[in-house]
Amino acid sequence: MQLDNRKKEVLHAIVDDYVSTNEPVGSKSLIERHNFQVSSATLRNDMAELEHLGLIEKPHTSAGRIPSDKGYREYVNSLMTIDELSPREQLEIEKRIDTSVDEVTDLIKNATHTLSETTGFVSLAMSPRLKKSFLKQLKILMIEPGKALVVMVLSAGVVKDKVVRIPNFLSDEQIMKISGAVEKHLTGKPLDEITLVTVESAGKSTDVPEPLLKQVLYEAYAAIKQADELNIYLEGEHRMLSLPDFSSLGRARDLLGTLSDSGMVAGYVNEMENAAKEGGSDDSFMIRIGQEITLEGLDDCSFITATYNLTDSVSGNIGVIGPKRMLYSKVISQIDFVKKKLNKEMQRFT
Amino acid sequence: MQLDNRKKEVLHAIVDDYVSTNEPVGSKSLIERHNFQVSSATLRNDMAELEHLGLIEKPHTSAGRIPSDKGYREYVNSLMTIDELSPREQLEIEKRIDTSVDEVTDLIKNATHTLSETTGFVSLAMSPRLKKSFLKQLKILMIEPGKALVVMVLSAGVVKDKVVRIPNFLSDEQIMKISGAVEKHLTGKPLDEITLVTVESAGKSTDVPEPLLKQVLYEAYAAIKQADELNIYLEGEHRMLSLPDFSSLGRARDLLGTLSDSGMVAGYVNEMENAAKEGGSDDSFMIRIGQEITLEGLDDCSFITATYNLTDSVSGNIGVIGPKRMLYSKVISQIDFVKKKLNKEMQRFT
DNA sequence: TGTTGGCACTCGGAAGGTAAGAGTGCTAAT
DNA sequence: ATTAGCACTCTTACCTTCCGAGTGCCAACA
Repeated sequence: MQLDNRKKEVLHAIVDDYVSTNEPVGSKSLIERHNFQVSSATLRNDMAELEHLGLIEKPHTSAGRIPSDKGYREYVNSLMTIDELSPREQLEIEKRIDTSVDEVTDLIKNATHTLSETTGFVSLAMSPRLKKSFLKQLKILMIEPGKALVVMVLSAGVVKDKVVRIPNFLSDEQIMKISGAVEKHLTGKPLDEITLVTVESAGKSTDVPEPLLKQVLYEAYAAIKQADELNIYLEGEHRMLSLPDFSSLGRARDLLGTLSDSGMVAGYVNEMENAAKEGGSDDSFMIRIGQEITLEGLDDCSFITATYNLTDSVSGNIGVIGPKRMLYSKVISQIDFVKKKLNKEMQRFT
Repeated sequence: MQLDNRKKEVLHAIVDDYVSTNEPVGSKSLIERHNFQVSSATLRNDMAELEHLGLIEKPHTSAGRIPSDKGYREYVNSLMTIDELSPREQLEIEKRIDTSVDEVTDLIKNATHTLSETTGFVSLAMSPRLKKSFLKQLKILMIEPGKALVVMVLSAGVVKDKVVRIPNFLSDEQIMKISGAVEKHLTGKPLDEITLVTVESAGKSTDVPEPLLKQVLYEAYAAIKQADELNIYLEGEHRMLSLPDFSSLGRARDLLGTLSDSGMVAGYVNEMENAAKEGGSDDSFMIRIGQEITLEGLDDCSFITATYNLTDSVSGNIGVIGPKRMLYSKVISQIDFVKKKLNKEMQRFT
C-alpha cells in the first residue's frame, strides 16, 4: 500500500474522528478539527483516492466517509502508535485484579473481569493449553464403593480432578495399587503424549484381574484427557448493548446469540492461535477486524487477543471483542498490561 | 377478590389473548375470539370494573387493556389450569437432557440448558445447598512443599476440593497426621455445624507444632466453608433479545445488565427461597411477577422457580426468568417436568 | 501537476400535517 | 342488567416539504 504522507494522515484522521464521534466524517470537519495546511477540496480529492483504494467508504451519497475493514486494517498495521497506559490507568487495573487467589483459574477469571470493566467491551480468556505440561502426580482415591476420584497435579502448578465410576467390588487396596502403578509410569509425561495404550500398559504390573483393571485404567485415561480440555471465560456481553454500534436490536441479537455459544468462540480463538503460529507472525497480538472474523454476527466487531504464559510451554489467550469502531491503541495497551500482569502473577503458581 | 364468573372469564380471556398476540385487547376482539353470550358493551362495563380493581390497565386512552401485575397474579393464583406436557413434549425434554454425566453439577447444568431451550427464556439453577449435608471423608493431600489439596466427600454424593497454601517445611507425614485427625473428628458433621473452633480442636491430638498446625487447620476450615458456597448457573440471556417485550434497547440493556451480576441474582433466589420457607407456603413453585421482583430492570419479567432435591435435606432451585407476558401454565409444567427428571436422575449420585 | 474556489446535485432526516382505525365512556332505550 | 349508538381520543402510518451536510467536477491558478 503506497500512500503519500498526507493521505496517510487523512486516513488516520478519519479513523480517529469516526471512532470518537461515530459520525461519518466529511472534508470540512476534517479541516476544522485537524491542522491540514490544504483546502477541503484537496482533501476531497485525497478522500476520493482513499475510497478508490477501498480504505474508506460512504454510507450513502451525501454523507461523509467511514473507514472500511481494510481501512482499519491499514490503520492498525501501519498508522497507529501505541503508547503505554498512564500510571493512573495502570494503578486502576492493578487495583481491580484480585491476586489473592489460590488457583490459576481464579486469577484468569479475575483478569478477564477486569479487562471487561476497563475496556467496556466483552472480554474473554482461554484456559491454559495444558497439552504440553507434564504429569507430576496422579492419585486415584477411593471415595466409596463404585466411585473414585482421580487427582492430577500438573507441572504448570495446576491441579485437576474428576470423579469416575469404578467396579463396585474393587477394594481400597487394589485401587491404591493401580494408582501407584499408573503414577509411576506416567509421571513426567506431557499430557499430549499419554494415550489409552500408554495408560493401559502402565497398569500391567499390578495383579488386579484383567477386566476390572481395564475399566479403571480407561477411566483414568478419560480423566487425563479431560484435564487438557480447554475452557473459555467470557465476560461483559451485556456491555455491547450500551454501544451505539449495536443500537439495532437485530445486530445485538445476532452478536449475543453467537457469543452465547462459548464452545464456538473457543474454537475460533484456537483457530486464530494456530493460524498465527503457522504464519510465523511474532507479533504478540492477534487482531481480526470486521469481516475477517468468520463468526456470524461479528461483522461489526474486532477481535483482539494476546497470549499469556503460565510456563514456557503452557500458554493461553486473553483479549477483547469490541466494536470495530474502537480506540485500537488504547485497547491494545490495556490488553497488554493485563497480560503482563497476568504473566507476572502466574509465576507464583508454577 | 370477589369476582363474578363472567368477570373471571373476561380476565382469563384478556390474559390469554394478550399473551398470544402482544396487543392490548379490546372489547370487540374479545367477543370475536371467545364465545361470550353478551355484547361488547357489556364486556366494556366488566372491563371498566376490572380496571377499577387494578387487574387490568390501558396503555393509553384509546387502546385495549393489558393485564396489570395484579391481574397476572390473580390469573396465576386462581384462574389458570395446569395440564401435563404432552408425551411429545416430554420426550423432547428427556432427549435433550444428557444424563450420562459423572457429576451432579454437570447434570444440573444440562437441565438448565434444556430448560432454556424448551422455554425460550432465561433459565437458571442454584447449586445444591450443602449446609445440611455432612462430611463423609476429608483428606489433605500434599501436592508439593507449601501446597496441599483438601478433598471432601459429602453425604450428598458430592466431591469438593480446594488447593490451599501450607507452611513450606511441613512434611508429608505431618500433613497426613493432621488430615487423619481432622477427618476423624469431623466425619458425620453437617457442614453448617463446622466452625473454625471445631476444626481447631480437631487438630489438638496431633503433635505438630502449634503455629504451623494452626495455619493448616485454618486453610482446611476455609476449604470446608468454600464447599457450601452457592453457585448459580444462568443460561440463555440472549434469548430475551428475541422477545417483542424487550424490543426497546433500554429495557434489554437494563435486564441483561442485572442478569450479568450472577451473584446478585443468586442472592435474590435465596431470598425468595427463605421467604417461601417462612411463609410456610407448601406450594412447590415460587412465582414473582413484574414489580414484585426487587431486582432492577426485571419489571417486565416473571421469575418462576421450583425446588429440586438431591437428598431429603439437600436441595436447590431451578427455574426460569421470562417476560411476564408468558404462557404461565406451559412454562410451569415445563419447569415441573425438568425438576422431576432432575430429582430422578439425582438419585444415582447419592 | 497539484491545489483551490465555486457550484450544481444528492440524499437522509427532521418537521409537520392528514387520515385511518381501534377502542373507549357515556347515554338512553330495552 | 344489558344493549345499541355515538362522540371523542389517541396512536400509527404515511406523505410532503425542507434543510443542511457533503460530494464530484470544472475551470482557474501557482
